[in-house]
Amino acid sequence: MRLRICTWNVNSVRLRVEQVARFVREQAPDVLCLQEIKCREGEFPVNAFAEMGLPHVRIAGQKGWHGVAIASRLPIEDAPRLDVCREGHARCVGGTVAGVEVHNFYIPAGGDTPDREPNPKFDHKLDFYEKLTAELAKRNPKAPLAVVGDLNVAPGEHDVWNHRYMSKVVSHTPAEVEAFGKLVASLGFIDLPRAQTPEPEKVFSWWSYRAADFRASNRGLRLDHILVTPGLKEAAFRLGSAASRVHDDVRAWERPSDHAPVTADLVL
Amino acid sequence: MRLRICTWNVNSVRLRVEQVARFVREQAPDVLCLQEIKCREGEFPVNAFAEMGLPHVRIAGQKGWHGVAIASRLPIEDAPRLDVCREGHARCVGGTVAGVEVHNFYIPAGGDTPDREPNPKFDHKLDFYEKLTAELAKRNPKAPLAVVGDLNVAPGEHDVWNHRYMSKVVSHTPAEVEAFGKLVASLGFIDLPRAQTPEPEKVFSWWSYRAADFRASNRGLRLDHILVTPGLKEAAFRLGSAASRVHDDVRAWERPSDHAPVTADLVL
DNA sequence: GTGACTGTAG
DNA sequence: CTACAGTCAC
Repeated sequence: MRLRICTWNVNSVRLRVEQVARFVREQAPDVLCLQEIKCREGEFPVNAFAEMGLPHVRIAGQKGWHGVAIASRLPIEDAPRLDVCREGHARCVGGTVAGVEVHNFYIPAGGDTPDREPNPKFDHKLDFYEKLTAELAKRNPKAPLAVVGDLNVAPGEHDVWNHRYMSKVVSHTPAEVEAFGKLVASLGFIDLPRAQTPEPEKVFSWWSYRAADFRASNRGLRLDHILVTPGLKEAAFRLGSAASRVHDDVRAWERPSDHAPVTADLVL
Repeated sequence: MRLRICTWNVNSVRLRVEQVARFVREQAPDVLCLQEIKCREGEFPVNAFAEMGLPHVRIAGQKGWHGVAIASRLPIEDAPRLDVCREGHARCVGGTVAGVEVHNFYIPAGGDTPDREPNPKFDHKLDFYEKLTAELAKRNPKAPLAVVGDLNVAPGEHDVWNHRYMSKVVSHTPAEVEAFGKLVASLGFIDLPRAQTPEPEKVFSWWSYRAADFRASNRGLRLDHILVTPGLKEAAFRLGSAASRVHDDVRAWERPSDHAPVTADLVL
């Protein structure tokens, strides 16, 4: 059985239901993890998702900002909470689908200044990474578990359009890359989109709205991730190589999110 | 030669270009008078209007609020200015098309309280009517002249959904109805949409956004007008009766303005 | 309800 | 550039 997991920062789910429906029609994800839904639980368009074939939904919402959700073709069972946000934001939702524990995160962007002291947002971001890494380290690497979402870090030098320039910009600074590395090391996570497309090929999942033509300048970052435990390695590579990709065509649709969806297939 | 004059409060011309293009395709107005364009002159989508077949444009705009424009199939010559707004708002634009002087107004709505003393907006509205009436009285009734626009008064008891109720509400109070009457009397104006559809039949051109189904409740007002001088009487009635109507189907389109377009045909 | 303003955030 | 909040006007 194929389980297609998708992560997508939709940047307002209510403003983007049409695009989500089209993506679901074209790519048929089984588990769709959304970030920046920007609404309360009760404002989430559950009916539209049911019509898309994703009737099972877990939502962590709040007014106006942040907010994450998992919409699934199959029933969603409980999963241990991994909520490590010290500000109490709606940045994490988890569930178990077909025996796979899925944790969906919207990690803080971190503001402009890459320095914990003067910038509490950057401090919050690194604190989030530290707490999450500590929580994950308690878990069993052989258990089937996925950490997905907008992790707001581009970890590798080929995950950014310009490594030297971006090393001074929040999302790719050494402190963040290190924090991301420790998270990956906690359970020996496998980075599926990167396994599919090895370096030095560039892979991006986000392009700023500010560029007139995002394909022309292609100043992208890989901020959206699907990480799985060694317990899912076989399932992820059963077809020989990993089956994972960024759907960058979606970024070119009408009124797009600034993030593209990222998918990975597991064969269970 | 037929000259189809249209008045339409579009409630943001930039947000409504698609609807305007569709209306122009379907109804082919020769002179399109817009109110509440809500943009500066330089922000008006002149290219889109040229593509609609309305390449000649006169615009009086300002940032964010009010703003009026005339877009025409035929060239627009100058017309004497009739700008009587004491607040300096962009509420009037005039021009001469095919020998007909057209003056396009967005008269102030007038606030909530129908009393000049405590409500300066209501005072401004009546002041606008008084100054405009005085200016028009200087002109020759036999000259071909049209006063069109969102005049923000429903003059007749069959121009409102409930005469008794609306008599206490700004847009249909005795003071406004009287001001409108004096304007009409200044040059003996002919009210073309009303000439086409005599009382007691109700005619509305505006329905609040607040009603869920504007057709069901039908709490409309006739705020948008096409008034012509006796000098255009023959041209207006050359086909036997006046050819004028409210395009209320447009109010039911997707993302509509709260006003419907009103047209009148002259045969010159 | 809808749109445009300012301000904040990404 | 885009989307939220809160404010104002219609």
